[in-house]
Amino acid sequence: MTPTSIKVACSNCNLRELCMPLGLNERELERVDEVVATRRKITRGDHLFRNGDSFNALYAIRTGFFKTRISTEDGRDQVTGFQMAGEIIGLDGIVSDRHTCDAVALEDAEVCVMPFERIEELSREITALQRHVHKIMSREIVRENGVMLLLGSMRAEVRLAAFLLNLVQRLHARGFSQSELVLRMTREEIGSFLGLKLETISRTFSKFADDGIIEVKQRHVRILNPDELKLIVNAQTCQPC
Amino acid sequence: MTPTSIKVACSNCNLRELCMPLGLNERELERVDEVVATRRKITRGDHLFRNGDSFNALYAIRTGFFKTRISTEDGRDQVTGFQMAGEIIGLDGIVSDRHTCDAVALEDAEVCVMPFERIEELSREITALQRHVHKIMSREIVRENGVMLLLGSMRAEVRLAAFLLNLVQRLHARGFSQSELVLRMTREEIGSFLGLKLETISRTFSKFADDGIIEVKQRHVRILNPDELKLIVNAQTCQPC
DNA sequence: CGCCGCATTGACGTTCGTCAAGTCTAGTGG
DNA sequence: CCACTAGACTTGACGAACGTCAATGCGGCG
Repeated sequence: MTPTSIKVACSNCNLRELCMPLGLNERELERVDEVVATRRKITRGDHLFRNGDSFNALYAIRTGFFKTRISTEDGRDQVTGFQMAGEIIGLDGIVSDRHTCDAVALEDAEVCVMPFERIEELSREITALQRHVHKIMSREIVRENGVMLLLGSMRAEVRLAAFLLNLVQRLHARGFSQSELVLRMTREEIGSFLGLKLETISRTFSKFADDGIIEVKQRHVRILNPDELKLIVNAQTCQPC
Repeated sequence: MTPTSIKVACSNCNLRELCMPLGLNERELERVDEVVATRRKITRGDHLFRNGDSFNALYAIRTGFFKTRISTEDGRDQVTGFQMAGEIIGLDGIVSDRHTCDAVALEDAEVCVMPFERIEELSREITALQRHVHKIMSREIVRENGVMLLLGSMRAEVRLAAFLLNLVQRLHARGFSQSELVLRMTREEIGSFLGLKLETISRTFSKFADDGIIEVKQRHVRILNPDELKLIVNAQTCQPC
């Protein structure tokens, strides 16, 4: 066996703490490894699944970056989230055995395919796994609550500031810089997520740059003044007062 | 035993089909009855739970009508949903063992208290229940996806039309009229849910009434032309074209 | 080198929010 | 029974924020 063929298992995956329950014993960890049926590579621009596809599995992102979106027949669509390594994707499919949104890779990616039958089977035996699955779904519900708040009652600057802070925070949890990031998505995709047009995103980036809060060069963003960003998010009342 | 003291159990609850899994055998049904620890009455205006409360149980609504909302420290808040009989409330609390939103009764209500520990325990044994719990959480995720689409890319008329159609559809599933409904919430609450101000809700109601699509008398709404409402939702492109 | 997709910027229009005045309704108490 | 009140709702006038349209810039890739 050459080093390149080392078996990648949850038990030795560096994303373990992000996507697996803690506190499993040796034996349980081995069994959880069996949840991952296969791995699958997706090239940038390709779909992991589409609206209408039959639902079989959840996917844990090993590498890469995804967006999920829903589209209406009349061509409108809305990005519902951006997902990165260690996050779970596909929960929308459980209710009706069909996916109700599209998942598109924004860069070359690899996912662990976890057949949902197997997850259910094993989580009947391993309490910690059962609890973990529930928490992951609940977390997604809470996340979407937050997005609804953003979309429902915040101005463009607040939305973009919150978006940037959320991104760096998640990247930081994965060992990346707290102040520098490379956007994997276009202005249009950010806009779709935040309920704004791409021109508004562009203008707001420019305004933040003018104010010395960030530095923007295409998709490279450096956060110069994170406190100011947080201020925009929290004290979005009385900007002019 | 007088007729008034008949024990209310899931197995003979008329909401069974809305909130319980189908296809259980006699024995399983009896066990599921045990999930409901107690019932609890909430008077109009009172909280079922609040942001920060410790999470112990999910609640099945037996009667009444709720709103859930999240609030920020600076006083802003956003209604994240309206819940009616047969629906499950409290899923937000699972992830962190604390509730992250408020649930407020919009009319006198009664809920079945289902300790989450018991749900988890029993769903390890009864596969259908396990599946059901997963579906309920997934449904909530999909519902929120839909709300995000509404909030992110739709005009006021579309939002309100979609809201009304959703409400009557859910009421119809509970045996109420397809064309007539009584709103349990204020214009302000509708607005908060739809990311609009109460004046905009009021104006849009008036416009629909002028167009002969609905009849509005305070909180009583009669839908005269449901097809037109659906048209507004679906063909919201090219209204002026 | 030139093309193409993405991004920026400006001018203008639309939609919705804000502020304010006024109306309706249900509930309360004389 | 009616007057009074408080809260919810309606409506109008105006302005701000964001969308739309269009021109231009920039960078990567064949």
